[in-house]
Amino acid sequence: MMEGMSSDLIPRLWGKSPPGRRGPKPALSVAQIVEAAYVIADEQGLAAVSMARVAEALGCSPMALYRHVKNKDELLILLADRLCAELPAPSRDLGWRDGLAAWMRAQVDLSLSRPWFLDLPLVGTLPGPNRLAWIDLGFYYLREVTLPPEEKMAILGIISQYALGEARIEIEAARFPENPYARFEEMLVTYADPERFPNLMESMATWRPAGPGEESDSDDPSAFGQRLLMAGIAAHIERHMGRSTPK
Amino acid sequence: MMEGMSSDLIPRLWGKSPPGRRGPKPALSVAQIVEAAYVIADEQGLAAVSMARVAEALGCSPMALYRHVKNKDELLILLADRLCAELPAPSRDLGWRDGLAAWMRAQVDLSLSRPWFLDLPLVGTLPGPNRLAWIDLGFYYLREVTLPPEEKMAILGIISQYALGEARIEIEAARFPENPYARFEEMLVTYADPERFPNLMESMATWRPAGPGEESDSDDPSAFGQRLLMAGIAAHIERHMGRSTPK
DNA sequence: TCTAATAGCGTACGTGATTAACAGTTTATA
DNA sequence: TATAAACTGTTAATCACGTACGCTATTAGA
Repeated sequence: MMEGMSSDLIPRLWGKSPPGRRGPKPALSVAQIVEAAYVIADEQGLAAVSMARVAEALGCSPMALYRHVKNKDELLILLADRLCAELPAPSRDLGWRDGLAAWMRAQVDLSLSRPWFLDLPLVGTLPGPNRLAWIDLGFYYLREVTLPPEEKMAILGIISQYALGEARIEIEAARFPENPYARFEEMLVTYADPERFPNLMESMATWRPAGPGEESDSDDPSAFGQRLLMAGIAAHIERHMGRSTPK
Repeated sequence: MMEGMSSDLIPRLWGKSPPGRRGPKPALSVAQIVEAAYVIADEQGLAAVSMARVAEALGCSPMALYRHVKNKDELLILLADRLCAELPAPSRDLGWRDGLAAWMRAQVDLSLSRPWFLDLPLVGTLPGPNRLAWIDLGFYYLREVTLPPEEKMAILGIISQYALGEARIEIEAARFPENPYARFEEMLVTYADPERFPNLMESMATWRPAGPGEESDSDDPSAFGQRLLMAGIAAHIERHMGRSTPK
């Protein structure tokens, strides 16, 4: 009866459960539960992850899960960290710039292959071991950069945040194989009063859609945003390091 | 019977509903429904927004709502756009840099004052009139910047994305008035095997928490990330414009 | 006047999360 | 060794929610 106040989420995240002395041996474990939830989410989406279905997959009653997990929200947090274990580590033979770019891209790719990642409560949560390992990799790429750790952390946070947004955009873009701007512009001309959005309209008026054979000036919107971000980071780093960074 | 395929979401977003000729006069309107949902969300959080409660607030039966809104998801989309109407327009007497900074900050502030904004399906959705007006304001600040509209749009998208992330971080930070790194570091030393996160650990080891009276080098993490982002944007803009931008 | 389209309602079903009481199992301790 | 405490899983029940279906009343055009 010494527990009670908050939750034992953090120990559970780290797989450390106080080895209960008495009682029957658990037939279930947190890891099994999370794994079952992971499989369901992967096959049928996050909406299909219900306590009942996870229990069914494990061959136990729904309520059994509550012996190992406080509630569904906590299960989702554990699931989020479990998912971070799937992040493929890029090559370590990269400078901080290429390294971080690859680090970011891996997060985008994970979100693309498992779109339910984006629906998970990622932020506002202490990272678990898997996400922490991923952060550690980010620190690896920044190892020769002399910045205080909280600034490094902030940089990694911004990159991750950007990666999530980028993934959302790419998913949406994939749902409309035609030029996404076409749908946007169509809506504009159909419904929007030009006088209500003068600045937007004027800018759009000067817009020339890229012809079929030609590449747009800003080739890939993904690369565009990424360059933008990296340029800002690079400027900050170089300003603080005083000299150019090694390759 | 000529409708059917997808949904009439877009007309509803713009308040254009085909003025039905026959039948009784509607006692409800989409705007009323959205407004009721808005009030509920504001007072009791997004989780309290259920069809039943919205109907109760309007004094009608839950099923009546379905005559005006396809389902709850669509109601949330409409709600998201309704919320964008609350964005306070910053001063127009700002150059693109300060203007965009204020434009970003307003989004952060809105998210802080109405945290349920962050739980709404914002992205992956066509913007409605209110969000579009907000985007139009962004284009206003960029009016003297010569970039193709899709690049301007990408820049605004990145800024918005960053604002959401920033708001999430600030909300989380507010929940733990002590230094957020304290909690983080405590978890690290308690549970994390140092050999598993060598890069993180080493960087942390050199970390000196800011003393009580002194300001950290990177004063405000919010300002830090914002400077980072703006620097990247500025670099891109100045590179493309060939000369410095007017004040 | 008649008719077809429309607005709102009542009922009912399926699903999901979670509480409460309970029964079986193992281990620490008396 | 016996007993009690702690622990695991189950069964039953509750409550809230989204929404499909069918009905009735209303109104404008034919």
